[in-house]
Amino acid sequence: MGKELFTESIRRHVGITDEEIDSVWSLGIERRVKKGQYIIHNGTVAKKTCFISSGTAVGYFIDTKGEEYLIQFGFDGWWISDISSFLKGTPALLNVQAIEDTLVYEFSSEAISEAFEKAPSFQSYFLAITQNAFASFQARTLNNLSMSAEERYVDFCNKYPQVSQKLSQKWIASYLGISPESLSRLKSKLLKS
Amino acid sequence: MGKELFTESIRRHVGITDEEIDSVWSLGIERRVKKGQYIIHNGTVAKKTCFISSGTAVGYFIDTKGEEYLIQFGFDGWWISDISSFLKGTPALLNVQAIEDTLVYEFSSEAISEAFEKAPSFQSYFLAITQNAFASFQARTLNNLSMSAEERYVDFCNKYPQVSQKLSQKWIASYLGISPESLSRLKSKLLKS
DNA sequence: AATTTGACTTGATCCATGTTAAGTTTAAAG
DNA sequence: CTTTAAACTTAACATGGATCAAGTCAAATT
Repeated sequence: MGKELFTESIRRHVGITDEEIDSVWSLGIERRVKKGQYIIHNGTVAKKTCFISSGTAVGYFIDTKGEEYLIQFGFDGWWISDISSFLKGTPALLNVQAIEDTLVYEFSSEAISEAFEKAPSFQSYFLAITQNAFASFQARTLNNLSMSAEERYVDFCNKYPQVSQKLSQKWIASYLGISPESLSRLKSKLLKS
Repeated sequence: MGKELFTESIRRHVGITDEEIDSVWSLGIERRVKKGQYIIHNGTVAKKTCFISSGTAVGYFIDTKGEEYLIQFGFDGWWISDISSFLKGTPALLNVQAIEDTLVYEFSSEAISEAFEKAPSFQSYFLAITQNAFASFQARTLNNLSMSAEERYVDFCNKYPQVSQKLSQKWIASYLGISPESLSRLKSKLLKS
């Protein structure tokens, strides 16, 4: 069950009663997603935002040349969606895909609104995690502007030490904005020095 | 007075009564900032988030070499701060500076909390604008990863047509992640074609 | 065990953008 | 009005990282 993790994630940010947790939790729909399956498909409207109970998912963009760009990833206890699509009802730019067997709890925008009404502190929680997500994208933008590929890689490894195990080098390179070949060279250079 | 703009900005996202607007508005502190003055200084804690009533401000990072990187900018009706610092109470990474005479309304975190209590729909508004800010940083990350400098510049001009007048080329180049010289070259190339 | 497939490495070459530096235009300040 | 400084342009040269192409290695499939 993912409810403990869900509760813990909320209580890390706000005070909330067990009853409120129950009423919010009951609005989510459990879905088991096999490795390789899509959670959100680009071009369709993202009708759900997902709480990841276990597993790993990536959210990436594909350009006209078929090149893939990793925008976000998520593990146990993170939320994942295409937020622009979810909020505005526009077609998703991102594919969100499980890269291992993953258990998610899906919340529609109606479910989220209802949760906000039933448990106002859930809205405070939602604001807090959105602010965190905003801050981390801002930090990523800052890194992209001010750091070399090597510095970004070192920073990435420090920030997400567990990630190197779960994500392939292709995805990490894509997240950093470099080619897999460059990442490979860069790693061997770092090992030598 | 900036109250009309403030009201309009909120009502674009949520329903709110005049009384609620009044109670929120009264929590803000008016401050006139002259061109060149700082709104937030890097290294100090950002104690305020600011609603810009008129004028223009930039938020930028300075690296160890003294190089400046434009992270965000704001005009009439936008909010600006160093969000990470404001939320976590850590020293600000950004300088926020007026680049023309600017009128802002400052809200401390206590003021924001009080506003959320007095006017719950103000919290919904705050969530909505934070989600928008998140989405636009995500889009910027996507552009940085997938587009050439020239494509990013064209996209920037389309997205913020009024900006080229207000921001110097140095700031625009910095925002796009290229040198001012490259932007100059790129512009003359675009004019020819 | 043999084969296919995907992930990673390594080398050669190329190009977009950075860097340095000089010159020009514009705007601010005395 | 003059001076100074900042913003912008242009050119020559340097370089980080991309691209193209082979090759290695390990895991999955038959």
